[in-house]
Amino acid sequence: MLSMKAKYALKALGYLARKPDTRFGIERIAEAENIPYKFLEAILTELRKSNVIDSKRGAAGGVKLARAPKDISIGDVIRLMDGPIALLPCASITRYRACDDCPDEAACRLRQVMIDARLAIADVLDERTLADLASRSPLPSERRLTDDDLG
Amino acid sequence: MLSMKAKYALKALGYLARKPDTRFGIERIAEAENIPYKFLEAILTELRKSNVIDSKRGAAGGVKLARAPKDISIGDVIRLMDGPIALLPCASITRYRACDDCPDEAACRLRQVMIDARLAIADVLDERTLADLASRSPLPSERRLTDDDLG
DNA sequence: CATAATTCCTACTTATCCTATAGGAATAAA
DNA sequence: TTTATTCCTATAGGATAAGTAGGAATTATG
Ligand code: FES
Ligand code: FES
Repeated sequence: MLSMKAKYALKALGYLARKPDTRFGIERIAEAENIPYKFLEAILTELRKSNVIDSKRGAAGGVKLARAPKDISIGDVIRLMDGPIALLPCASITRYRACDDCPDEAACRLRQVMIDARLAIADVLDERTLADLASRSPLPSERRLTDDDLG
Repeated sequence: MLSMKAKYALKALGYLARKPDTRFGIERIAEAENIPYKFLEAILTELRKSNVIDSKRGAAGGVKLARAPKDISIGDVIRLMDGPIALLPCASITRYRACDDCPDEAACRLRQVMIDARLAIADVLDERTLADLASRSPLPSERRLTDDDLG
């Protein structure tokens, strides 16, 4: 399960993705997406430090995406908030760590299963981006490339 | 990430799956798989209560699988130990729960992505079983059906 | 310049979960 | 009766989750 932090981050970024060039105040986002204000503030600070959003202080300040929605993958947001997507450290590609308890990693069958699982889920999460979260209903113009390729 | 509990459970069950009809002492499993003894004991108690293993007390006691290895999926073990596999409660099939903060679930784009992710990962974890964890190296006789189908 | 709006920073809290560990009771085999 | 083993209850320290509070710094605007 994702943490609330990751979920709120995705919802807030999805909100921003609907008007990528407009700056929105945190309070407005919090209200629109039902996110506790102070909590969202902390989350957005983290996203700013990771260069996902760009913020501006003072009156008429606010936040907006630092890049185009389609260039921010859902997988990356989750990794920033919750850490690796893989189910075991030894199955993570972006943040691999050996398992203390497995003497022979190459022979570990559990690892193989978990690598397969991690590939399957990362396939989905790294292909989808904030652009996919932006619209309310799936419009033809918003379909992903792979769909267009078939036509 | 899986908890240590889930990981240990899978390793211990994988150990038992190598000789499904033999009873093994907990201490022996703990040593073989580098799992803290008392922790493993607690884990196995839970697995017994869920009818995954069958145990026997006293001298020459021990534990063994309650069913054939191929009838215990990895996904089920993870669900027992760590809860739902889905990344959001609203995307879980086995343990669905509505999201408090989303006013309109049907219009929620995040949910759609997470349902796709959950399908992708459950596809892997529910198809693989303890039988896949049983052997040290992938022998031809142990290949999964999908592989054989190609031949 | 004064004011209002807004993000930024530091610190704190409260509850829950994770990862175990300890000690002994119950059971069964030899 | 002894020994080996699981079963049960209780505990515990540390980390993480999910916020909350208060004020400092910055900026637009009149
Ligand atoms: S190497 Fe990670 S589970 Fe075996
Ligand atoms: S309904 Fe669950 S995230 Fe929107």
